[in-house]
Amino acid sequence: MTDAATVKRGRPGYDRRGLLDAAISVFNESGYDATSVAALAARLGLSKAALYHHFASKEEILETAVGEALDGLEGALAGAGAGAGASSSGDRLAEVLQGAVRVLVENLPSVTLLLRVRGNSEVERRALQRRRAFDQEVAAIVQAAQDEGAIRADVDASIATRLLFGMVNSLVEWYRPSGPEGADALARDVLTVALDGLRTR
Amino acid sequence: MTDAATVKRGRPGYDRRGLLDAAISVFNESGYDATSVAALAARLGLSKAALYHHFASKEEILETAVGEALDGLEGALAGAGAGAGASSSGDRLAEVLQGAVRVLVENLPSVTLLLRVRGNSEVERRALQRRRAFDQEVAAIVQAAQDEGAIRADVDASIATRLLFGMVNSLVEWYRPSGPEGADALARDVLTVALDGLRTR
DNA sequence: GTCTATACCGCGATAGAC
DNA sequence: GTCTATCGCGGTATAGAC
Repeated sequence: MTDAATVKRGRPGYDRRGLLDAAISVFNESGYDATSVAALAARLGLSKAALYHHFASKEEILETAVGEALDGLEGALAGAGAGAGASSSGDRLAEVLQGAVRVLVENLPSVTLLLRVRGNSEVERRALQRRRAFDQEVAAIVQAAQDEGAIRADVDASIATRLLFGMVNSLVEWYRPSGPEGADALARDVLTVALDGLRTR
Repeated sequence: MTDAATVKRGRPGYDRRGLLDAAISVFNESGYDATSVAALAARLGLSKAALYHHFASKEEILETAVGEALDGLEGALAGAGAGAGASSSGDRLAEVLQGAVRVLVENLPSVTLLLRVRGNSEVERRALQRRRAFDQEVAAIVQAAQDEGAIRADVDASIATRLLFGMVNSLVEWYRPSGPEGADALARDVLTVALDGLRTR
């Protein structure tokens, strides 16, 4: 109900957005399960009750965060190949990889949280299901790229997809936007290693 | 104190080894933090008190498990290039990657647990430190392989190392020894993608 | 070596004042 | 919108019988 002009009205303090970002950070530092609501509130400088004023439950925070991350990844998939008309599957795959790296860098906290979800609750299982659907769509693109001859056929398409996204997803373990490597250079490195390999020729 | 001949003496029930393996499985299913000792005991079919007869604490179970995993990985690193005399760094890197895949497949449960540790306790922080030391040794090999000209130099050595092990480590998220792909074929696929890339030429 | 029973604590969540 | 106080539960770990 609040539009973009209605910001920071009333007393200082967290709004839902700021609270969410802060909570995601804390969850990523210590793990969602290991972070108690009391510890979260203490880190945010308010009481548990104040937190519960903004979110109905600890799990609602998780659900909101991983939902954002999934929206971003699915958007990258939908956007790949949409601009250049009828592009090849090989080109689409490169665009998906590049888009995934971009989304991951731009939404590093929420994607990190998403990738650590293991299915311990209904909310987590729904998130895993969306991830699986995403993976399957990418695997179909890899398969099509193999059929085109753009991608080597001596590695199974679903294994290749998993190795590719294993590499991409591992970025959350170490990449920090504040570091020396920008998002573009990072995406270039990932595409280079994934598509051309590390070996010299 | 018990030698290899002293097995299954006394009444049936778990020994430390069987208990450890079972506990690692449960931790991997639901997450270490989210797994209560009561749930663990129930899954194992004994009481909490009986569990505490074998291990002093929940954390001692974790410490034992991740210690095994680290021993394996460090062994693979020490073994790479040790057999064939003075091998090149490029060959050593391939051996390390292959050895890491082998250790990961052979000790999938404990390595999975290790890779999910986030540093929430002294035990976890020590494990992370050993992982970092391992990574640094591998990065040195990658750097040496670059200096030799065996590995492309237009990707930073530490970034290349992280991408490589991001791919290798992601195996724990999906690889199951019972599946169609054997460990050798898996190692070949990883080396193929990492060193030669997915693109056809 | 396993059991039942329990100590003690911190968990997620809520009530109600301000 | 934030607070203090509290509820009921389940957490890790222990005591002591068998």
